[in-house]
Amino acid sequence: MTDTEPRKESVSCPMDFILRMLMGPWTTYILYNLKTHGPQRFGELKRRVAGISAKMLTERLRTLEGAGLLRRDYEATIPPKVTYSLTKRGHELDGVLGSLAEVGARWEAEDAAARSQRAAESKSAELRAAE
Amino acid sequence: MTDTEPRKESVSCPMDFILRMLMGPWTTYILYNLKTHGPQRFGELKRRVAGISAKMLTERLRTLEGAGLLRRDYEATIPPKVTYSLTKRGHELDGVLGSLAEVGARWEAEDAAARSQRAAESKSAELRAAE
DNA sequence: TCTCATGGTTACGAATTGGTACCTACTGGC
DNA sequence: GCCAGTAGGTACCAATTCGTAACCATGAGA
Repeated sequence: MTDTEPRKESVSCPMDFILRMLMGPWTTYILYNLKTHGPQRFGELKRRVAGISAKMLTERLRTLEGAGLLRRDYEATIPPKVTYSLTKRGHELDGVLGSLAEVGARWEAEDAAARSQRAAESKSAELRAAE
Repeated sequence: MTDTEPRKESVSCPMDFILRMLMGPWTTYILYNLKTHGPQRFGELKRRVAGISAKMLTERLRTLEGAGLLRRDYEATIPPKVTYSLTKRGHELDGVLGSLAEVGARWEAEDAAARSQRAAESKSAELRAAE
């Protein structure tokens, strides 16, 4: 951890780097917002990703910027205006995140169906027991 | 945080749940190994995911099992034999993880190319400076 | 003059995380 | 008898993480 994380590089897993970034607590919300609402300023983003602290947002944005997923445009006006937007690389994730979201949504739907199924079964079991 | 994390559910992001799982420190290695080497026993997996502690492996496996991504087959022989294998749901991630790995590999290659490019440039700059 | 907003940074502190060491119960090999 | 290996569970401890609060400079509006 002291230098550039030599720990796990021996294990061959190319998607690890990329997951290690998406992993961050708020990362997906930030990318999602930038994707759906377009380029945004710091405060705008902070308001939209409800609950995030300025510190975390800054840190996440810096990380994502460092990874080349988004661009930071600083205008030294008074008050300063900082706009964040997805880079080409950031948009390359759209497809992957999209299919990830699709799988997630499918599972959610399946789980909901299974739950209501079980609920119906326990209901009918109650009815049978009540007879 | 007190109950079942009501904090972030208001933000619509269906892929968050799924990322929250892949997120775990060793998760991708485990899935990767199960995918490429097929069903494996605990010790086998532990040996292959070099560096993981038994505690973490157990915890990750339980989480993944709970999420329905893998199956735990326990045979109460002496010594006990526990085999882990990907479920149908686990295999549904193959595609997504595959394209994620692809993007990751592409970026890695691009970065490497950019690095050698820069190295060559600084080399030629040194040569020019040495003249 | 006081306050708000902009886009952060810094210090502190509590909570979570993950590793290490030790424990289970059982058998086979030396 | 002792150790190894099977598949973990548990307690403890250090490190990391993340939120909160305070602070910066600046101008606009009340």
